[in-house]
Amino acid sequence: MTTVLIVDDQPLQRYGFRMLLDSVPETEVVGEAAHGADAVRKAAELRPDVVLMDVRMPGMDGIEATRRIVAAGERSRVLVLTTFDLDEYVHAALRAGASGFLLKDAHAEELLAGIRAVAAGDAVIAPALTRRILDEFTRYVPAPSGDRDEDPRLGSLTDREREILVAIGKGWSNGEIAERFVVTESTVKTHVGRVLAKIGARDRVQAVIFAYDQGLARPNAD
Amino acid sequence: MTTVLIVDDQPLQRYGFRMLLDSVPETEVVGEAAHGADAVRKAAELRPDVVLMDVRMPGMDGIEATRRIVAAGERSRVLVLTTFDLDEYVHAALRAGASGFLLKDAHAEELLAGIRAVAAGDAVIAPALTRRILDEFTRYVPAPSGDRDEDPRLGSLTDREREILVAIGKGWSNGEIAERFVVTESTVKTHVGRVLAKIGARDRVQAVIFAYDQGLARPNAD
DNA sequence: GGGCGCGTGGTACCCCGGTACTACGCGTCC
DNA sequence: GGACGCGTAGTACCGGGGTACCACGCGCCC
Repeated sequence: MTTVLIVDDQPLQRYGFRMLLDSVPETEVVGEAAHGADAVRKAAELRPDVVLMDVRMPGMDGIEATRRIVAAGERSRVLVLTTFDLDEYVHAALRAGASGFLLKDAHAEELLAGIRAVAAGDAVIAPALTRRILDEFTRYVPAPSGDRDEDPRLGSLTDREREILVAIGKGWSNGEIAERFVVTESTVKTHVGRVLAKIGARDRVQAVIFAYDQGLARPNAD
Repeated sequence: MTTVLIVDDQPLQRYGFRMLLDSVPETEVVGEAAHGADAVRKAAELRPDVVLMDVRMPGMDGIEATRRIVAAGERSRVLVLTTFDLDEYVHAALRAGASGFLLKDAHAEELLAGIRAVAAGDAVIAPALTRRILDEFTRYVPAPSGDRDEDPRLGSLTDREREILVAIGKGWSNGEIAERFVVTESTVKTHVGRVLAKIGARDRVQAVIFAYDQGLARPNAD
């Protein structure tokens, strides 16, 4: 039995969802909320398995509510539902920690399957949106380091040199690297020189770019 | 009516798929292939709406076959099916241009819904995999430029300074920037100095990292 | 034992990058 | 007209980064 909290500012919309969910034995609607703040409160109070969250609402919207519910460490999984498949909504919802994103024109079975999946800890994306998500995915997400044919230049680096390259990628100066590695700056310079030569970089700036390229460095990895 | 090409090295598996697809009116199996090379050939010849592609096959595997079918510009959409939800498979398949990735333990309805979605130009991911995909998505994919709460420091940059920052992010030296922008190196230095001051970077290395952070620079963007 | 790779360290040198300051022409806005 | 932002340009200075060497100890392998 999956417990569900319905969040939508339209009473009629809530009624529709409740009818649907009440019509099947596996789900039980434990509450309703008409806006974000109410949703956050009820999620904490009712601890539903799944929160069915509308995006557009007066006051606190569904995205912000999702963010707060997830940030609060609630056990509830949030399934965002909206009429509009705007990229901003999708991005924002996923970033806010939503476990799923479906369109309101989904069929009843799709919605139920979505709730089932989300309750089980999986995630769902409306097929109509999945293509765009995947396009971005393949464009931005680096291939897992292991299987991908990594640049052969990387393989030429010794373990120490690899560490040095990572350090360069963090934006550290030779002095800082020397300090953290507890060696002299001379040593660091020697290593850096060899790294640059091996990867074919002119200066440490290009080394940083190379490091990002190869997934050795990543934003916010400090 | 959706035409389907079944690709799997196991005759019994093909038989199972064929039984299922033949049992519903909306799909028609127009062919079968037992390995990658055969799949590529039959896809070109039969021009099915959807190719149901197994990953593990002797000889050319499903990933490579997918890549070739997509690269050949076939109208067919490829839906990859596998028993194993290994990340490498998922990544590789999506990168190869697959329109979907499902697990073989999917229910009949899921598979049919998947075929339907893929035939319609949408994409599908098995719910069990979607969570991992989304985790990587939110980690790597930058938020669309508009809505993203971008670093306020970025906003303080003038248009020109922004261009300079991007150029720095490409690893260009001051001289190279001057050359491409057709200004003197002095000017470039002035700009770079202001950029560094505004974003609070010590040197251009940290500026590069900042640029990557903000999505102004990306690997392979040369 | 004698190589050899690797990590470490040093010296000397040069140049690019970054800083500080000044300056001017051009728009825009009050 | 004057103030202001912006892009442009210059000079002077200095320090860190990068290069080209050499050097030594250690572990490993033939």
